[in-house]
Amino acid sequence: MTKQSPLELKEPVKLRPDRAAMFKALGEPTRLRIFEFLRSCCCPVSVDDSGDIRPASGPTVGEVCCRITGGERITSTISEHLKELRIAGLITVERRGKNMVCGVNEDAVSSLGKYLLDNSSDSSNNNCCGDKDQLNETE
Amino acid sequence: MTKQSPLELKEPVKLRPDRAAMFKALGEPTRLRIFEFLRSCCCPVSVDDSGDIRPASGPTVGEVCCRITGGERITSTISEHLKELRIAGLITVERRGKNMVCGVNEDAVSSLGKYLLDNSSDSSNNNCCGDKDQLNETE
DNA sequence: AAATTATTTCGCTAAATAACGAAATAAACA
DNA sequence: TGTTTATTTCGTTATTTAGCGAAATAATTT
Repeated sequence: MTKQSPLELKEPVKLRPDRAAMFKALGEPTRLRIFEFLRSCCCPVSVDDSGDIRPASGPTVGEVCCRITGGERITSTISEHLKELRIAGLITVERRGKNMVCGVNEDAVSSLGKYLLDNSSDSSNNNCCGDKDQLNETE
Repeated sequence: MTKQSPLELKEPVKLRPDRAAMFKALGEPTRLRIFEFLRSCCCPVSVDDSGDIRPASGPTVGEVCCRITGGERITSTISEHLKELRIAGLITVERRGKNMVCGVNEDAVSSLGKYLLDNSSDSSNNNCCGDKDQLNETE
């Protein structure tokens, strides 16, 4: 009934994307397949005047659907998976003419990769289970 | 009605853990907190005679609970989160006397990190959407 | 062996979510 | 302008899952 704001089609991408959301986005098999397809595919990246990163060319939503589902039709399921990956900050989806073109946000991906690698076997932060004095967190 | 096998308490850890499961395990805020706590905490690792990796010392399940929930009691929730992290292959949980001691599976974590870093900005695999023959739309 | 301590599994419920088709929206084209 | 093409949003349903308390299991202590 009530129309929703036509001004902003897309929900804002998390500027400080929380890692749980990124991991969660990758934690669903279909989304991971989409992500891997995008990585194998839409590699060239151009940097905008304003410094924004955008894919120079990448698959359209329709092409992603075709690859993932094997069918010809665009499905809302894939669209919604792309949305979750985009909101998490892992991919970009932007209009180019009639189509929406997908790309990988390489910065976000490599930052997530570094997070996993960085303090692997790093004992510096070893404030282990002894000091449980003040645990109250105010989030 | 049928009791389940008392012999093997634990479900087998995926030997070739699928990445979606690993990402999914990290994709829940509480589990990510647990994971980060374990990484900040139980760092020393020893390698077994048989080549198995095991934490030399790490927090017990009770200590993890204490840190994460702030309370004294061990909760089934944390236990189940630990189980999911363990099944995914990201952590180890093994009995030491009366306690279960947790550790990080550094190999799995760094392998996952490398997966994210490796073909970032790698255009070698560029079998892009062109070989689709029948995709109607090109710019 | 019974009691204690530490932890996991079970059963439940409520909330999240994946899949789907239909309707809405957006750009391009006739 | 209305129509077509491309995609997103909406509404629904079925499945999954996080959280919780109670019961079960396991090692230890008495």
